[in-house]
Amino acid sequence: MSETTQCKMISADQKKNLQDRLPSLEVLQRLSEFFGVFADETRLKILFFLSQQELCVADLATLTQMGQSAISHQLKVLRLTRLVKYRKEKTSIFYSLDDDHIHSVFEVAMEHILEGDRK
Amino acid sequence: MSETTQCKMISADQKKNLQDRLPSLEVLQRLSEFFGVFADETRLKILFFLSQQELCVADLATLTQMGQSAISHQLKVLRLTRLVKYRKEKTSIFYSLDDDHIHSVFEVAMEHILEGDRK
DNA sequence: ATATTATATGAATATATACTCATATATGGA
DNA sequence: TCCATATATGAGTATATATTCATATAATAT
Repeated sequence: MSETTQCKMISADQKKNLQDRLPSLEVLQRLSEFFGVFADETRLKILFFLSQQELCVADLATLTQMGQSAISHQLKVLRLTRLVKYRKEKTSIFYSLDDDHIHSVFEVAMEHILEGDRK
Repeated sequence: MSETTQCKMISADQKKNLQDRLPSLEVLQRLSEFFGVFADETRLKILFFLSQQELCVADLATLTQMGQSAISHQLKVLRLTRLVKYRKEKTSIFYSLDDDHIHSVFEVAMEHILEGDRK
């Protein structure tokens, strides 16, 4: 981590200023964790289907063409990050989205993807 | 992947309808790839500093307190995903943001984090 | 040409994570 | 109570990825 190359393009003042404005490590950690949840195709599929309607685990497994266990594991991730909520009915558990911002998240991501195509 | 539990809460029609509306696998792949780029604290730091001003590799290494090689590797990821651009000046290479949507991406992510705190 | 500086890159390693398999838990029905 | 169904979970495995180390490349200056 100690380097042979030195910081010379910016001054010590600028350096301190930039580092002071950097979001706290806790915020950075939670941001990367949040984005990490969306960085998986299976979870994206689950989130898409739940954005259309409430669904039980077995139906999500069928729709995504994945095993029940895999879906359960991923739903746990989504629960822990407060992106989905659930309710029990008989022996089934119905999941639904628990965050209004998910749509906005997808929108800005799609904008980037579409911009890439134009270039 | 073949399961003992069956899809019974939704009809075959509903199932087909939902699966037809699912974004293409290519789009899902690019979305997860895009989010994956933000799912790393080092890259988040780099993106934050570059959102403040253009910077060379050595300065980014100093600011992030990471090795030069680590920063170069991460800059490659950011280049390949078209999030940063660069220009050469003498022996240095100056990086800067190459996407207007990055700010929006952070904003919606912060909204989620702040919502989590309220609960 | 040679040395110096800045950056990039390949290999190796350590860690994280997604899936599968087997099994546990929970709920409702016979 | 015993069984069936739906879901959750722990262990194991395979794969991806972030960092480090050593070295290569590129540009400039002497």
